[in-house]
Amino acid sequence: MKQRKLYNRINLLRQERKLSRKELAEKIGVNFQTVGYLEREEYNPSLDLAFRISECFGLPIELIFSTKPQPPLSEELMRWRNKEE
Amino acid sequence: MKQRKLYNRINLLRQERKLSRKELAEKIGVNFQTVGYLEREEYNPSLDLAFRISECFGLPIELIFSTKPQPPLSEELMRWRNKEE
DNA sequence: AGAAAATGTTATATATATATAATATGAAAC
DNA sequence: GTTTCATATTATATATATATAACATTTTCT
Repeated sequence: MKQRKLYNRINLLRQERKLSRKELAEKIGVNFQTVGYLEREEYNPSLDLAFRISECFGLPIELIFSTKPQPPLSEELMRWRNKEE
Repeated sequence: MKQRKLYNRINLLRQERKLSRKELAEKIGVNFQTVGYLEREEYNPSLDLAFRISECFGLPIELIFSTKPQPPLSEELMRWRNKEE
């Protein structure tokens, strides 16, 4: 199966939480270079790794990863605020 | 990284929708034997494949896959019904 | 009963993710 | 200025997911 390229917000979320790649890597149990590969979207994580990242940030997988390029979180927030008028 | 074993409801969801493995396999673009491996939980899907399955069933990844053994869907339903008393 | 379809299972080859090492660059600290 | 830390990047080895084939077993249909 040809894997589609997936997009993610790992870099953004990591910075929000003021973590270095090394620190994040330790929390999710991978090599710190692997975090680099993921942030640069050079390859996709396994589902297990996606779950670890999701657990680490306390956010659902769909908020972190997506099949389409991700809009800025601020935009997404505004969409929700407008929804409940 | 040692991958954790993940659990899923693919078999249940596929049967609800009355699909054969072959039919489901075609919809998500993998070999039909791969569906077998996934249903038997012999290995985890890639994140991309998890997204395809999620899209195919119209359900979030977290409802289909989990890091802990999955309770019957009926139980999960009752938990939600009780929540809104 | 027999044919056809679905499933279970094993084996092997290929594709992709992950670990590790090595090196380069840039920023911050002092 | 040089030391330290974070990041970027490349290369290679290993682990894991996926494709494919082959065959056995079960279920369904007639």
